[in-house]
Amino acid sequence: MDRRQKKTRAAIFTAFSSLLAEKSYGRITVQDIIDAADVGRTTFYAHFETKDDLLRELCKELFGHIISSAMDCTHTHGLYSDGRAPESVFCHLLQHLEENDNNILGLLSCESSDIFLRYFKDSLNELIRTQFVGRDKSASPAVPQYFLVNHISGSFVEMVLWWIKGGRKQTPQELDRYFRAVIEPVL
Amino acid sequence: MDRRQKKTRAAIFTAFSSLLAEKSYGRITVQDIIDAADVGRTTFYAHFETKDDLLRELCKELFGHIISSAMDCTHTHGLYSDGRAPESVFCHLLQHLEENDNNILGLLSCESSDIFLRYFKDSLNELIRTQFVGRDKSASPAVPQYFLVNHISGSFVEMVLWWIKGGRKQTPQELDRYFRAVIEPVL
DNA sequence: TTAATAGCAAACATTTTGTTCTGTTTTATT
DNA sequence: AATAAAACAGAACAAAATGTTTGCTATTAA
Repeated sequence: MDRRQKKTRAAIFTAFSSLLAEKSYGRITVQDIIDAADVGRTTFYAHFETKDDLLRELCKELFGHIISSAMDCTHTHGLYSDGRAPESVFCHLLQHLEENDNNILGLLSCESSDIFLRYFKDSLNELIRTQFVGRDKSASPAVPQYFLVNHISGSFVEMVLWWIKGGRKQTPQELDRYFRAVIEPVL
Repeated sequence: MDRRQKKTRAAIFTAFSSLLAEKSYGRITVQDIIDAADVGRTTFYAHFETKDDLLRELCKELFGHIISSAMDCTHTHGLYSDGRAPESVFCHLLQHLEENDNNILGLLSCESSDIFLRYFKDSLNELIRTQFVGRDKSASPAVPQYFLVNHISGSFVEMVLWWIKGGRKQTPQELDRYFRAVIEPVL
């Protein structure tokens, strides 16, 4: 890919993210985006079919990073802390969020956060499902495993949303403690 | 309010709900709505300021019903089954959903379900918070109560979404069992 | 260096929005 | 039953947004 293409693509992503901080997704027009990114109209449509397409691509990029990083984490530490490792994957994820490399927090706290939350949960769901296969087979026979997987990923994203909307008063470690307090008894 | 007003308002709601089953919220135009509802353009704008306004009003109406019904339920039964009452509020809510009086299930399973899910969670959150005040003060000192409230409402809506997307294979009673299995240990 | 590619700007047809107008139908009241 | 008030329909409208096309320039990779 051309250097310019990457640069333009990045410029559009950045402009789009900034706009999401001030307006809802629905109120952002393509004109807003190309003005903010300072690219031509033709260029925008050369990169993305529609505004929705741009949204999808942005999500792919952002959550792709954070989840694959968490994947690596589970390979070395396991899904949960095992006594040796000090923190769970969830703490890792929260810390990653707090660092906010790519303004994920901005997207999750904007007016249209729902959209991103779904993408986030989908990614997370896959992470948890793959890590769960073959684990804890005997535990919690009252609840099917596929229910549990959704419960965990669902609770997590809802917690993150709650955290952000509340102004991020808790540290990732604190949140991790809470989360494990409500999840581990079930496992 | 005029008889006609109610009728027209209902017609618009119905048309809007039907449209949501086939198109995403973003792709539905006001023209679509007034065609489907068979009302004039002027009439639509006399009832609702914008399409977003229509959405808000619809949510208010739908979730208002289901939550106030649940409120009554908690007055007689308590938030959870207490041994005498056979089912929790959550089961009551699920049964209410399954009956699907006002096509809430349709809205929660449509392409734009996120929007409705947020409204649903907000309503639910209030229900749980009001019922929680002064209860279980000694329980779970590891986790603040305001965290718990969000955890419960969040888990619930995520479960409902999972239930619907999976084709509603479980009965409300079954789901209620699962849900209590993952929530009650924490209380 | 040069051919290919990426970009810009302007113009465009089309769609959607929200408003305004005129005239008709329905409702509530007497 | 007559009447005034309201709610409605339909059409026409300006303004805004979308997505495409055209002609031209700048950059890159070879």
